Amino acid sequence: MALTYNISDLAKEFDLTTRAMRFYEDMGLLQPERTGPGGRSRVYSGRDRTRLKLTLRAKRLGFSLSEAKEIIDMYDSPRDTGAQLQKFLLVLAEHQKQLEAQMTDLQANLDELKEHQREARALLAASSKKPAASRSAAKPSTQPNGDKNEPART
Amino acid sequence: MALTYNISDLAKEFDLTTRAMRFYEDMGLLQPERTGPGGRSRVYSGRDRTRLKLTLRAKRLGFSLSEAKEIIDMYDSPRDTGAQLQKFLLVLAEHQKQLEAQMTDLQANLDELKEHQREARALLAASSKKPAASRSAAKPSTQPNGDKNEPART
DNA sequence: GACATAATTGACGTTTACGTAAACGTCAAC
DNA sequence: GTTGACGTTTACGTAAACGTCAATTATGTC
Repeated sequence: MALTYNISDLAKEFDLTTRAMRFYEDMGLLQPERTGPGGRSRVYSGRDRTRLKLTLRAKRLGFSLSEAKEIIDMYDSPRDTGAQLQKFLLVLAEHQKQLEAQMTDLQANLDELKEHQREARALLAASSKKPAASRSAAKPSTQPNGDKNEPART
Repeated sequence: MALTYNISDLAKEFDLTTRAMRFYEDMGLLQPERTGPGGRSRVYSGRDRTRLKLTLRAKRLGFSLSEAKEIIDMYDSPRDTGAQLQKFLLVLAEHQKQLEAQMTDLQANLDELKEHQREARALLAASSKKPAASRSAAKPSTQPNGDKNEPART
């Protein structure tokens, strides 16, 4: 008796439908045992819960379900020989590169966001000083960033 | 003549098909002008290129195309009144929360990855000292992390 | 001027990740 | 003993994001 859940427990906890959970099962992401008469109802283990959690996190990061499955499967696959460990490390390195690239994208996104924030705050502060002159003088391109990133003209 | 591109220029640069680019246009993400006889061929501006670049970055972060469009549209929409600026800042704050949550997910993912790396390296180092004993003694659960994150038993 | 190359416009096909409806079993409560 | 509330299977539906194919239309080039 090692701490189990039924389908709606997990569905509620992670805010998804039972349909979704059965779908994940069809994909091989979850492997609940069966219980009751005729083994009809599903019983999820702590391992299932962990895999579900990892799956949802991967989804939030933009991975597909099959990508998530690959990764998660490898994470809890047996690795008892040296060769398996070697390969495991290789794949980990790959995945790491992926994640770090994503980190770069995210950081760039956040940086731009903060830049826009600064600009907007500055404009607001300025316009609150002379609230009347909101639409008159030649402010060349109010647009904070119409188009950066253009390659140098050849 | 402000630095333009044709469809295959951009398709090559960003490694996507012309079909994809036309699809993005149908969605309103890109608005190339037309040229040639009958205005058949598309001419993309630097602004289009920038929007495309932002779109693809958003995709890599798991956003849908319509989400990307919303964000990008708001980024280069006019914000010349105080009210518009206020709302802009609100939406920016929302988006910021989103990105920071994602950052948390990403960091968690990277942390776990590095933990697995450490484990695997340690196991490799150990097994390389006595290479013969790779599959024998009772190592109880080689699995480095069968199941963490379980709530405490009640 | 014949032929390859590239672009355009439909239009239908495909994959992913579920939603939704139908039809039935089960168990506790009333 | 029936009425919900929950669970199951089967099966068809759907939105997103293109892929693919066919049928033109220019454009270049030998």
